[in-house]
Amino acid sequence: MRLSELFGKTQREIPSEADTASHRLLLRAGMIMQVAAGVYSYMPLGWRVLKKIENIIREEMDNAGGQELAMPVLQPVELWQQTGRDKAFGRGLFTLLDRRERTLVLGPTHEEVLTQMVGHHVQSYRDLPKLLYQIQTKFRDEPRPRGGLIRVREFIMKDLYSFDVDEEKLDVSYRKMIQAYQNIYDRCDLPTLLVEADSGAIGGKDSHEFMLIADTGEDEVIRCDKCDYAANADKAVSTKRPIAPEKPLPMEEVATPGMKTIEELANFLKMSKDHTLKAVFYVADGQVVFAMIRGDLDVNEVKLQRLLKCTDLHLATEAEVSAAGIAAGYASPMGLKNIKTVADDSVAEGINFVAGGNKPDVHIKNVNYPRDFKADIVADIACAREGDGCPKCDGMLKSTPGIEIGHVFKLGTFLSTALGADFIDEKGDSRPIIMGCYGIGLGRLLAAAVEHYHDDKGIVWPLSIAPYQVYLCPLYREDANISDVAEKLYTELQSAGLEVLFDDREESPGVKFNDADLLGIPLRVTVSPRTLQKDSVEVKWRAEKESRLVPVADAVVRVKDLVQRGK
RNA sequence: CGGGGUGUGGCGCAGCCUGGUCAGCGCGCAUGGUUUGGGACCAUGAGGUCGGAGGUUCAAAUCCUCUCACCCCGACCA
Repeated sequence: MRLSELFGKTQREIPSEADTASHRLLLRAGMIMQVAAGVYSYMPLGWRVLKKIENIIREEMDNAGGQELAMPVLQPVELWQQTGRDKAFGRGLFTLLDRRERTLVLGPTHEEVLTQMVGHHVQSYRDLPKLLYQIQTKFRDEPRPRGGLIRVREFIMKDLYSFDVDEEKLDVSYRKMIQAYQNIYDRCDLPTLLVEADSGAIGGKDSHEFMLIADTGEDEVIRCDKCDYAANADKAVSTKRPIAPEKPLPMEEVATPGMKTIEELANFLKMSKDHTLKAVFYVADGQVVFAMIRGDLDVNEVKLQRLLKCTDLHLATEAEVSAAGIAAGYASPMGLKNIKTVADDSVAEGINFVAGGNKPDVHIKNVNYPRDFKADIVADIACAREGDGCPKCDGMLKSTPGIEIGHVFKLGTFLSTALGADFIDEKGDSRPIIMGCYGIGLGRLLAAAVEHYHDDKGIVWPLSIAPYQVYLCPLYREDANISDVAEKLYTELQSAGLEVLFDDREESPGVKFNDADLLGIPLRVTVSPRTLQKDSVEVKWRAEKESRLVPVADAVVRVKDLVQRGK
């Protein structure tokens, strides 16, 4: 491709709405353009990268035994009502009315459509397993799109679904996919961390995410500094700091005027926060829930939601709290009626807590579980934090931001049951098909690659996904000799099967070099009077500082060799 | 949805508080010339009616009301 003919120019000025590196650089390089909040066009260069990523993914899915198919974006809402996931997605679901006033959904994912299809076409255990996938556009009305291509409302995603006869076979499919994903990231030169993840309201046994560690990541990864334990903060468990054993003392009222927060309370009573009892009120699907946790810990809402199996969970408003007859700031687990109570296990294990007195300005000392109160559920509902103990070894947990660039789930039979996707097993019994699903957002992967591979000059594409492999850069093209050599090289490099971006513009060296750096094409070949004096061209990797001179006569062979070896 | 911010030629911005030759600057773009190994220089030129609607006023980019869009923080986000 001749740069003079390429659609899309580089920009010097930084678009003001972009704050992450990938967003900024992709805009400046003329690879993407925003159309609406969380909606982007890909321009030719960006689209080439996306196609390369797509091809890598397709090859790995095919290698793993996946069969590609295509499903519609437009889906009847009834299908979603059948599985109840119209509610689970809530307002995140893009819907529209057709001319007959029937509601249609712009597919945010395709389990429903595919499960229905598989239900129609799979009858016997002999028809299983199946790994089916598509690479297609999804729509999710995110509350807040952000970070350029990182979180968008319309995006291209590879989604594969596995259909198996039992849990063991699901494990096989699951492992196969994890391996395929690892191959994909390897080929894209992206180091990823496989972390345990929450599988959300859908349930299912296991779920893992592939994380790219990056400062701009919006997810939090908790990992052990000694062993390989790693989990999304939503899911992470930790060993909570134990409390020194004491004798349980009798309860005692204390006046605590105006002390409403844990911080104030602990300071006022001159005790550490781990001897206070934090009470947090939530509303779960309309029901007020009383959550208790040791004062030094925080409630992990994802864990709580999972535990309560509710689709909506939010902090109770003041109105909701007082409507339930509770004194905010002085709430007590004692004497609560008709309110579901959940206690973190730290509460059951702790001792002599200070808890609310259930009336203003009063707390109660030496509250002990289960002597003085009971909870409906005792479970781990705490946020794991940096500095906590590893649940698997004696190491310490660290926290780091990451970008989720792949997510795999064991779904189980939730959807196949709802949609009647059954098969007949060896004994002639009808059973629901066991499902898994596996997603990668292509645009997010592209953006993540830029987040990982860039410097202050621009993008540094890994060779495997670069829009072009070679940037052919003649300086002083008006010199006939230069342009002859460059034109010849352009033709020959292409004939040799290389992807060449030919900077045939009449621009100054500075402009050309800066654009080359911004666009991030891996190998730059410069032709100038200086190099031709030595019958050579200059060859330089974008990622390296040093360049080398290569005789013009050998240039094509040498460049091809470099590209093939990737070095 | 709560909080904050921004909308002025393709891009980045100034002007707004203190209405009145304020529609201006830089980049980019076009033409000509001189240059050119890390975003050159000179000259000339095209291009905006100031997000939209309504209002106040003799007069509105500037003040008021409403509205839309976009960005950031949070909530949210299989």
